[in-house]
Amino acid sequence: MTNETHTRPRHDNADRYDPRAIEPKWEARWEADGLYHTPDDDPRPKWYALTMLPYTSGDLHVGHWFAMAPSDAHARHKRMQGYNVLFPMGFDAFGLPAENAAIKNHTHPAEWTQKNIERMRGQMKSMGTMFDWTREIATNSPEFYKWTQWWFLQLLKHGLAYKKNASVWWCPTDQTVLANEQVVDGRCERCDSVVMKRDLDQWFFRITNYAEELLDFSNVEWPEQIILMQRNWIGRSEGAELRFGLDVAGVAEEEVRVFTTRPDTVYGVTFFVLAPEHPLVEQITTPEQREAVRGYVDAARKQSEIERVSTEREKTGVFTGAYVTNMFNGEHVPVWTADYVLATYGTGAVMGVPAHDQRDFEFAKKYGLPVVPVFAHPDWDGAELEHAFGHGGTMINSGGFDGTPDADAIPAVVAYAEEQGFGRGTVNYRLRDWGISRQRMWGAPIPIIYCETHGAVPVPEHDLPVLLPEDAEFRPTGESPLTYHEAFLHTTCPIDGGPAKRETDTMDTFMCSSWYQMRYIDPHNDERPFSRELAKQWLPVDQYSGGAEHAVMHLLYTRFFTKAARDMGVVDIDEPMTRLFSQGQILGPDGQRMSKSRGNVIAPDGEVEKWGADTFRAYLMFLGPWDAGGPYDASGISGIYRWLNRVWNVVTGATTVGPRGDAAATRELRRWTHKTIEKVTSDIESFRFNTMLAALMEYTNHLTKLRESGAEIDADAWREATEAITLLLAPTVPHIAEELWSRLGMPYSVHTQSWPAFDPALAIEDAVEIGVQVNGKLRDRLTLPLDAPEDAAREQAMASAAVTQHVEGKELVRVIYVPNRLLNFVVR
RNA sequence: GCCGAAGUGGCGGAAUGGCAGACGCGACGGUCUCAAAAACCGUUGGGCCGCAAGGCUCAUGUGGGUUCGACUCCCACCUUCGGCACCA
Repeated sequence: MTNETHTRPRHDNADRYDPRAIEPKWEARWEADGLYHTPDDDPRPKWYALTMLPYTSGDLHVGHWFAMAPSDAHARHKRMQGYNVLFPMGFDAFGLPAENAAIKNHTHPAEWTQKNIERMRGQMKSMGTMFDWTREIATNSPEFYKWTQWWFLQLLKHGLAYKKNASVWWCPTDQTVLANEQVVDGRCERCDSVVMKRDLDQWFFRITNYAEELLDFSNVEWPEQIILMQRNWIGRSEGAELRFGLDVAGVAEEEVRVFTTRPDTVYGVTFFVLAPEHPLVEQITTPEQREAVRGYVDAARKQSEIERVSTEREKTGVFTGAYVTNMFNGEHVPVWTADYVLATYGTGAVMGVPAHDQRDFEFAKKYGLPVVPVFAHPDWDGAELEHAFGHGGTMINSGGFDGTPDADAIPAVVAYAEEQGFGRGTVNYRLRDWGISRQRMWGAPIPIIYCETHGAVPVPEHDLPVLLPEDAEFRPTGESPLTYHEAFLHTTCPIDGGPAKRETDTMDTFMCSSWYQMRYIDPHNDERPFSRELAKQWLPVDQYSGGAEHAVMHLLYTRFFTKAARDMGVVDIDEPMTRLFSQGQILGPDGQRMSKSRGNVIAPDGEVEKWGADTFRAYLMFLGPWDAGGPYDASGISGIYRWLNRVWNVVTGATTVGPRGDAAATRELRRWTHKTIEKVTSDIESFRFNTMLAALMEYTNHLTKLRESGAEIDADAWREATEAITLLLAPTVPHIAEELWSRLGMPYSVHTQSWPAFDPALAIEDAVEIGVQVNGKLRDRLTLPLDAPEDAAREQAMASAAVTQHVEGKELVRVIYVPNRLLNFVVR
């Protein structure tokens, strides 16, 4: 370095920031070099970063970019921190929309899906993401769904899959099964017919076996609200299962069981309710009541559960004509059926205690059923009840339990019930077993063969995959289209070789997404779903991210799969994903969820073409907190582009530098550099991309002012600044960072560099401005040395007229001093 | 309805018990230009006082409360968003 002051030559400054030139250039270079290929044999510590794979719905829209760009930035940052980062991508390709598109366009869903995959992959590459495309998966490929079928067989082998009868929505006009989404106000969305329920034999997974363990989140660092939602979804309740005697002649059952969280109120039972779907309803209904009950049950089955359990709606029900006996007091109480009782919760029955349950109270009032208080609640004056009383008080009208205080009541009654054989204490969960059968064609076939002799026989593993035919037709018959594909349907029994038929239902697409993260680690393995060694090396996912709409179902199913896999000896982990970030949802400009049917899907292609991928990535990260989302509005994007131009000018432009920069100014510049490194590092680690970018903008603005002041800047400090800003930008805007790095004369690639180190000594401030308040109102500001003592602050504050005019002549009660923040005089 | 979250300038947002409005958009004014666009520079929450410097005051969905001090904590309510088990 010479001692002469010089201006950096302008040879590289003739051209302006041109994303259209530099973005394709670097993407081609990265791809040619395999820069983003993640080796398995890298000695650095591993970091498995994953973002939820997109459904192959068509084009990549703004929401996809909103999910992927920030997670890419985070993964890139981890790479610069020295991790061997695995950041794969794939396609969730089975499901209803592909089938709908196929019906509409008279094509096969595979065709539509493949076209979408090609397009989306290209769009993702143009985003400048560091996805390792050598590990791409598509859940509709036989190489993948072979192993989805394998999972089904393992779950079956370990007693976690079973068949039972369950109902689905059914359109009598279209003769087809409907998804919940296709039922709008009780009608078929396509033909507007009133829908009904149909009962079918379907496959279920015993996720409830894991209910208790799924409530344990001690091995994950997940957001509290997601944990809370999962807890509530699982819905653990302690209580008792009580037996009631069935007083109906000609019915095989002698009793009916009920789950209650309030066994201590059992002496207050004045009626009994069965869910309309409860199998006993049909059996116990007396001939006089039959017509009314049947009509009621049919009507109930046309309603959604959301409508049925609404506490706002007036309760309805019908008397069955039958009675049960309360074993505790020998009383006979009438059995009703009512739609506010769900067959899927508890035992599908409720013991009606109107005095102590508000829903039961409303029901009893409406139908003139007696209300018998069995707790003397402290707020109760002994008059007729006007509403139900919850916990509190002591037991009354309860035989030998009278006088028992509320706190002891439940254990006492449960102990008595167990002693007498009336029931037992138990735990109930709201969580239900997971139904995975779909009467659809575009999914992984369930690998089961039905033989007249041997029943449901699993397809032998060596016969997997059960291939989905490529020429199935779509006929509105209500059964899987596979039923009508003769070559698929007819097969032989794996046990005796006799004629047999295949299961024609396919699997819920949530099965694919329950284990896909395990496949990325060994995506081309055709012997096993993945190798044990690679699983040990890569699992679990260190950082997962995806839409908050998956808080419960997908994220619970994949936890269940992982725990089941552990118990089957397939993996050694308890949880699939250690850390989770739930990003918000980008809505259409109308504030609604983006969907093709609403016509509010924003494709980013035009913006990307105009401003470049870097600008668009940074804009989405700048919009607001990543977990917030909200309606999309492109109006601010020019600000990001202008900022990147300023960065370009600062880094590549002619700047007066020299060896004798002013010492104070040099100190100030280095303070800015290290403060920014600190802020950007902590923000990117905690996914606060919007404030990270704000800090980078402030830093850029400072550098721009400094440079345009024309004063000589210390050459080393300036060099440090331009390199730092380029490195700090690399995760967010990978193309321009690579170009700037190259123009700084640094070795390729910026993305393999180390993250800049933060030096706290250089970042520290000499002086701070604090606020001075009187009685909490701001009256003045003071500039003080860092960590100034209270005495000094008070002395300086009392020299200010703005402060003293509010203090003088009053009694000083208290002084609150928060160093480097504020000083507050409390006067009277 | 139930579960979870959010409400701050004209707009996106910042600040999570300590100086409300960082950063950006937009708007307004200016530089450059024949002109416009682009680019760049400056101003910008409302009201009041002041020629000005500046000062006063109101303001974080609504209503209460806790605190020296509340966007932040507590209670009630309103509105919006996500999920509610076959959309994914």
